Amino acid sequence: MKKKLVLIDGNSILNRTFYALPELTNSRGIHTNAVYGFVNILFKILDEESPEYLAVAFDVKMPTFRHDMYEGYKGTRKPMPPELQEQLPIVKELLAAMGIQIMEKPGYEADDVLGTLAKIGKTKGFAVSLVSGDRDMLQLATDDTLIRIPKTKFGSTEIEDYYADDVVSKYGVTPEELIEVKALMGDASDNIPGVPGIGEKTALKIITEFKDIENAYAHREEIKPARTSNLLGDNMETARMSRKLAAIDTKVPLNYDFEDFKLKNLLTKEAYQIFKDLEFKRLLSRFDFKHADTNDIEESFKTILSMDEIRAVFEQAEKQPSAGVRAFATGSGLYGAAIAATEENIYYIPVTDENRSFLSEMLQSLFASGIKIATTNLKEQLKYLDLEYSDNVYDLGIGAYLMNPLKDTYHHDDLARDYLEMTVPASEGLIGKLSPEAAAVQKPEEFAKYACYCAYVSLAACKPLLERLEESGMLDLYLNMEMPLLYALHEMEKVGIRVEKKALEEYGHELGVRIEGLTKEIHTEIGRDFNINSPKQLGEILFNELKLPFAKKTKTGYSTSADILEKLATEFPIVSKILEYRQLTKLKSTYADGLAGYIGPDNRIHGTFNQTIAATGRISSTEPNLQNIPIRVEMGRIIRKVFVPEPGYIFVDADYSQIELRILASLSGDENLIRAYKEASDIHRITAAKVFNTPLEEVTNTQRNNAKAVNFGIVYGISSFGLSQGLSITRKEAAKYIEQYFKTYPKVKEFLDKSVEDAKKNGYAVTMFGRRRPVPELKSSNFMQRSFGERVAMNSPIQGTAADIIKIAMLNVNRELKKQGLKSKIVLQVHDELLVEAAIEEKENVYEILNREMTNAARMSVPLEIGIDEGYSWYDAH
DNA sequence: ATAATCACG
DNA sequence: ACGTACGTGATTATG
Repeated sequence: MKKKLVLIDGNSILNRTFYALPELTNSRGIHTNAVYGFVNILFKILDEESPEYLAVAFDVKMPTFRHDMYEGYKGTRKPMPPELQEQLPIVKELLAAMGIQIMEKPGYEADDVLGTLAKIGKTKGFAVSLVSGDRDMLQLATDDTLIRIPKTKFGSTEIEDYYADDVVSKYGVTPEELIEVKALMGDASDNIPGVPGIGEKTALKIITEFKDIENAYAHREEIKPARTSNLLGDNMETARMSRKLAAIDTKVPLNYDFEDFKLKNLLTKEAYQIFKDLEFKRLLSRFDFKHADTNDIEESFKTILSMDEIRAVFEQAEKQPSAGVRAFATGSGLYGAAIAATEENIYYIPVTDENRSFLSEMLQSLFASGIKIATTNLKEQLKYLDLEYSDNVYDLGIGAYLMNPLKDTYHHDDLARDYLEMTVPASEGLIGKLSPEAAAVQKPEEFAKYACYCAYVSLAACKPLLERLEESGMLDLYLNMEMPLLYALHEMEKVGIRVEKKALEEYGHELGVRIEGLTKEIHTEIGRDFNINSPKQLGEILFNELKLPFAKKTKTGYSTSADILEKLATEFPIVSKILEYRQLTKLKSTYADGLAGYIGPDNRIHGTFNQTIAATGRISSTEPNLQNIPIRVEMGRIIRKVFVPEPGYIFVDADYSQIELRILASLSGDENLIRAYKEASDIHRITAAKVFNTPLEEVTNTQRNNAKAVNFGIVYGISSFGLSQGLSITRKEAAKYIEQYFKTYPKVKEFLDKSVEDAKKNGYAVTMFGRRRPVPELKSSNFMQRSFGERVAMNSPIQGTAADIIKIAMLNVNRELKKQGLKSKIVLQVHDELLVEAAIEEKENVYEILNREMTNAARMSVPLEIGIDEGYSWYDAH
């Protein structure tokens, strides 16, 4: 059996995967797609061939990308984009870490080095395979030298294999003859001219018949048609030169010791570190030494059953000396509990009907005992564990969110990866997509393991996470804002909001009748039935059949979005009907029918408030989303009439007045904007007066609206294009408005510029309270992405600070409600609004508390003002 | 699963 | 020259 030698063409594989895979970056903004593709191919080959020897060749000099020469660059080979260039050293570093030999020979391209080595390897008795993305390599195929060409499509990698025979059957010529073919057809990407006018088809025909170009030249009279014959006759010198260029040099002077190609342990700690840095989550599981770790961990998992044992475990947990942190974890219901008393003693307790209440009592007393508890999904667990807020309890998911709010999930495996440099089985791998409830029954062992891993990770990751929060200056935010808020959100979810089910159903019915009418009218007018909900069908009809103007295309067809249809609505009544249809179906499906499904037996909707979703620090709302209930148009707004307080209660609703602009004034320190807020009640009007240089009393509604749009634009991270879109004016006019605005409020511009600059420097934007939001887009070489990053850098401190402030307000309002022993409760938070279900007799207290706590939530150089109202429905209270 | 659309701040 | 406003979530159609 011959020893296997695999030789890889580094540059060509990186090139292929770079263009084949979608853009991919790690959280630091480093592009990683080509590395990822390379590593996948490398592993695939290692898995398939298990070679003993392997080496990777790179070109020493590649054309470099320079902005100033980009346009004028005349070469036919594409310059390497910086997103790829930055990945090159990473791959080399990774290979070095894996102990894989890198070959670079100045003056020679990688394929020459590979060709030479393949030849030498063959004489030394190796079974050689050459891996490249470049089909030119096929000329090196022999009976026992395999050419492997990976194809990356849709994430999976297929490899095409060629021995000499395979080349013949695919192309009809031998590998050597491929050189002759290329001499004739040329190759633009390699700057090989070939014979002008002869392409692949003709070249293959000629070489199949005459074997090589010299022989073809000698018999050129036999070549038909005459045109081709003449082409060859006239360009033989170019063909000869092309042949030289096309042939891979297999005589490069090299003196590598093949023993250096011998593979050792690839999965080293160093390689692991690089993988982790690149955030190649899936690939980390390959590392054996980490598996060994998990085996060790699993040895400390024990299942206990009897009450006595349970009692003993809790006693052990409570008595641990200063080590401090215990952890417990369950799924989203008390189906099983895992407790890590120490890293070596992790207990799983299956929950039965007999021990359920006993167990929750033990857990509650453990939480209340004052020892430190680390866990995840605490808000979920509060649903079945009655816990008061305690500053000894840490939810690690919340902390990890603060460290990087851009992640999708903060599960135990994510925490292990990010704070323990460890790969542990994810819940999907253990219990699949089963709910915890189902898993506890159907896969009890896996569920136990899952729970134990959660407990282990919580215990082990707590300290490193707290340290990282401390280093980042976010510990205070974590301990005193986010952790207490978790309880506040849980309480809101638990309280829920009352909904008049009957009235909601009637509303839905009413909508249904009107939708039916509109559907008929629209279908009659068009002359046939079609699905008005299908943007595809609708677009076809409007812009292809009716030939309406303003057609704008999206990826898949015509855009039928409201802003386009609105331009047509006055001129074409059918469009206006379609818009109305859209509005009503939206209201019916999402709100009338949608909300009805969430009303519980207590006539209340208990939505979920998510604390770890929004990049800026805002809270989000799901199942249902109670933060996007219609208000802007009356037909939708009336849905708020079905949101009502309990008898004996009334809604008191308070919302901040232009909180984001006030934050902008305060953070920027712009005297004019600050003064404007101190003096005037109508900030948009005063801004209009200043920007348009008009006396305050003479400001027109249009001017005020324009100024308002500019104010909005500033908060969103202004751009003249965006503003022009929002105001339907030209970009030039928009730019003028912005310029005037910045002249009026010069420090606002300074502030926005500094926000971008700081975010570029630090890699993240930061709020008044130290909350961070990474902005990796700022590093992108893509204009669009980078611009996006700049807008994000301007917006995040503003939106994020507003989020911080209302969070503080919520905590303080809750604290006061509790302190005064009131029954009134916050039921909703809508970014700048708090809705309180107030006992009627407590109304005055609630007003006072909301007023005081909301306006005093932060020290600012402009006052925080609120609007406050009351009513027996949300409609009336806001 | 993804794109388009539209509801809110 | 590039081609967008910032942050969310639910529904529907469609590949």
